[in-house]
Amino acid sequence: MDAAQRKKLEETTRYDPTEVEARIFGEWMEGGYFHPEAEGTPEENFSVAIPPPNVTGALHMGHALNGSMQDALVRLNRMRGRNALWILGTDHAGIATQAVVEKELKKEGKSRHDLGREAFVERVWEWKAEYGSRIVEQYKRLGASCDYERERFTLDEGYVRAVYRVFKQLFDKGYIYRDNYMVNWDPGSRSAISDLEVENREVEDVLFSIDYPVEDSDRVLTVATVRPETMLADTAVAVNPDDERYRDLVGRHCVLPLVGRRLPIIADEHVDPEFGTGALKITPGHDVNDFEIGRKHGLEELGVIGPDGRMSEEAGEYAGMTIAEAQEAIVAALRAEGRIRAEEPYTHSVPFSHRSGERIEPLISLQWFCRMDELARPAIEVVERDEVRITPPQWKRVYLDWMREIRPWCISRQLWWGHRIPVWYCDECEETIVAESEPERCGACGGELRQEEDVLDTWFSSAIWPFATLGWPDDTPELRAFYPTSFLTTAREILFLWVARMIMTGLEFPGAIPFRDVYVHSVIQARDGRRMSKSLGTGIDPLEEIDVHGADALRFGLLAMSSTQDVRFSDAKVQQGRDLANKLWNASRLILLNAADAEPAARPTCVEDRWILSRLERTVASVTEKLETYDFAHAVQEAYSFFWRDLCDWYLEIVKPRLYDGEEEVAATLLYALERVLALLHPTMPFVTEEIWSFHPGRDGHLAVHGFPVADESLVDPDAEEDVEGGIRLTQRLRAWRDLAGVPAAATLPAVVDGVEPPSFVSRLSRFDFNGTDAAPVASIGPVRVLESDQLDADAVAARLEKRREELRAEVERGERKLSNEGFVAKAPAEVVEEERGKLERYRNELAELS
RNA sequence: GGGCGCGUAGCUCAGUGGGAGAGCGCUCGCUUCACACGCGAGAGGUCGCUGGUUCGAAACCAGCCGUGCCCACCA
Repeated sequence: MDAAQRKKLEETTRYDPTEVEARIFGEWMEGGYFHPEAEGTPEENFSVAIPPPNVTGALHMGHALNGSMQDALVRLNRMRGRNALWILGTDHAGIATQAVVEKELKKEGKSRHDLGREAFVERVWEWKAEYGSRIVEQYKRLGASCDYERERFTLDEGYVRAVYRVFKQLFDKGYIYRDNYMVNWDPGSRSAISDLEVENREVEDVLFSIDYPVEDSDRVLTVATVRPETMLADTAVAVNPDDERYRDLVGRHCVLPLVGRRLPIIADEHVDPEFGTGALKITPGHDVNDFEIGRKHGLEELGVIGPDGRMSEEAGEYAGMTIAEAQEAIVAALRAEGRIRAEEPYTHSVPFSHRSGERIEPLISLQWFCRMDELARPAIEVVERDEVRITPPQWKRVYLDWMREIRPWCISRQLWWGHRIPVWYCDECEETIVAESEPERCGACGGELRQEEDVLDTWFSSAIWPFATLGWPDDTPELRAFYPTSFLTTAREILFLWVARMIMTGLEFPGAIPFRDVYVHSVIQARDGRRMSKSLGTGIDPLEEIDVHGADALRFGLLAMSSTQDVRFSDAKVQQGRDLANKLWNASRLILLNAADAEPAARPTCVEDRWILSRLERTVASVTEKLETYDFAHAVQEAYSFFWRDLCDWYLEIVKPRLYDGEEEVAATLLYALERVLALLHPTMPFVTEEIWSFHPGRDGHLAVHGFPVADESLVDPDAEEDVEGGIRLTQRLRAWRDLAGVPAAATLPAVVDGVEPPSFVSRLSRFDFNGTDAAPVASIGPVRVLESDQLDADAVAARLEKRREELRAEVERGERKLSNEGFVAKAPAEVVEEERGKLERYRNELAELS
């Protein structure tokens, strides 16, 4: 340590993360520590793929939590000397990014159609070049040790090649097909979306009962619907085949009011006779159930709602109206004809687009689908056999349940930004060509080709993230060294959307699981228990937390509050992290400024040295084990408690005199302990530990690549622990006694020891002079007899004594009650009974002494 | 409709069969030469309710009440 460093340590009494973090991060980058060589095997190495954030995204609390966990494990393994790769990159996020740029255009009074596809896509690339690295920079603020040199993007050249290879192979296997089918149509983005991008919300609608007259009869069938506007596209009325009321009507026809179309009356089990009147209007073009019933019965599929979410030309006089307007107009017309039998409020769940927030219109359209059953089968098996381990275990079942019921995936999107589907059509001979790169001309007739307009679902490309980022389909060194990756942390909301699909594509393409462990972390909610969300305004900005408290504080706080169940964001935990960083800094100042000349080594010379070393090694073992099993909350809290309580509150206070005296052994031991504590905490609090390490005499490079401590069992010493912890308890009792007896804080009280001599620190830390006078004892605390002196207030002492007697009587009573229970003595394990007996005897003795 | 959680100190949460814990907050006392983002000492809980299993239950079982999330095509 040079003079400038010493001066800085002496003068800086408060740790300031802001200056430190930027500087330290630069040093790590300069050291190239985050960019491992692609050498060795995946078993020897350690690799993690970041859940790729959207290019449009800003770091939110979920990223910060996930990042804190991933970074902890990546850093731990890097310190262990493994090639540790944390793959970083961003997702092109089709709908979100297109929406951002469209919004920009709108401000200029333009739409994407004014620009045309090519110019628009060009414009999005420009946007990406300008703003796309924002989230990457924000990950750096967090201290994430990603490989920034290997940054990938789901639309970069090599990645597109991988996507096209996957598409082609799935097509060739017959999994990918094109079909006119009912999809979730999102009028907001004017695109189909997948089932997983739909969220159901409770909505209050009106349930209308409408009379449909039966042809050649004076009877009516009353159908119930919340969407009367879709009646224009009705092509049947269905009843349950077992419903006696309508059995005679099956095979006859109704007449659709307003329209006059003849609707066959059909029988289908799907109809619930209990609901409404038991008659169901069938609209195969605009309802998922009706669509299936329609296909089963070969019904005509009509559409009256267009892709813009308004009534289409087919709706005749209602064309162009919004759904709400059409509903109003149609209900009015029906009412005029006396067809409305009833209207009642009705609460039910309705699909909404997770992307645009708009109500989903089920529409029939020509889309690309991927059959999932064959892909799912091996992905189910690897999880069943725990080749991919899902933690906590209840999510394994959730995964399996979903996978066993998996349905075809609608993979086409009517967008411009994304992977344009690699299919070309020949207008001349109607040939369809699927290829990994654009063919020149039609292979059959030599005609001009036209590429499919649709792009792929964004998740189609994220599904291959773990291997596409490593260079697949080429056989790259990265792929050989780092695939399969070691583990994945994820929020449960993308377990199906992303995790399941990675497992399926991993097995199908590189032919191996993409990761061995999946850890499903909890969700951090807003302070009031609501979801953190931008639209609710409940988000808490991690960057603000970093600005105010430092990245280490946020990381510690998030890990400490994380758990297997959802938790509310806790400012107190972040503050605890900030306080810990400050405490680390100050305890280190004490040690470094007084011990800097020593050589770090465990050199115990007395029982308290053996005690702290024993505690240290136990903590190393325990914290390591907890990190390895993803128990981050307990890992950080245990490290905190050891450092603060054992090391600072007790050991440093105990050894101060020796340290100030310049004793070499204690200096060496302290440097040894400090080194191990810094290394132990580095994966979770990288900045402050790295900063302190730069002052440590044992430093031989950055802490980021320093060895991670391995617990030294030979230093574990239960006897020393018992002795010192006994001394600590005695100290606490003596202090409490003083406090309650009203003794001034600074006063030293005369006392003598009667019995086993306590560890030598007890006297100093409790401010009792054990070489007492010959005055009379006024109280007993363990082996300590407090002697009469001017500083004692007799009444307070008497009161204190009485209080202790009360406590003891209660204890004795409790013990006697327990031991007089025959069942307890007969059936409880012998050591439990023995322990009770021992306690009872001790309490009785102490009570006898005080009486 | 099915599934999974949760209900413990004023607040946020640990604790899965042998005497109720942490952080924050609160009270009292400390300008003790690392740190007031600190030090010391305290107060504060019939562990949602009711039954059951057990010598012993916050923990295990059943029911109830409250609360959250996921999945699901009943208009």
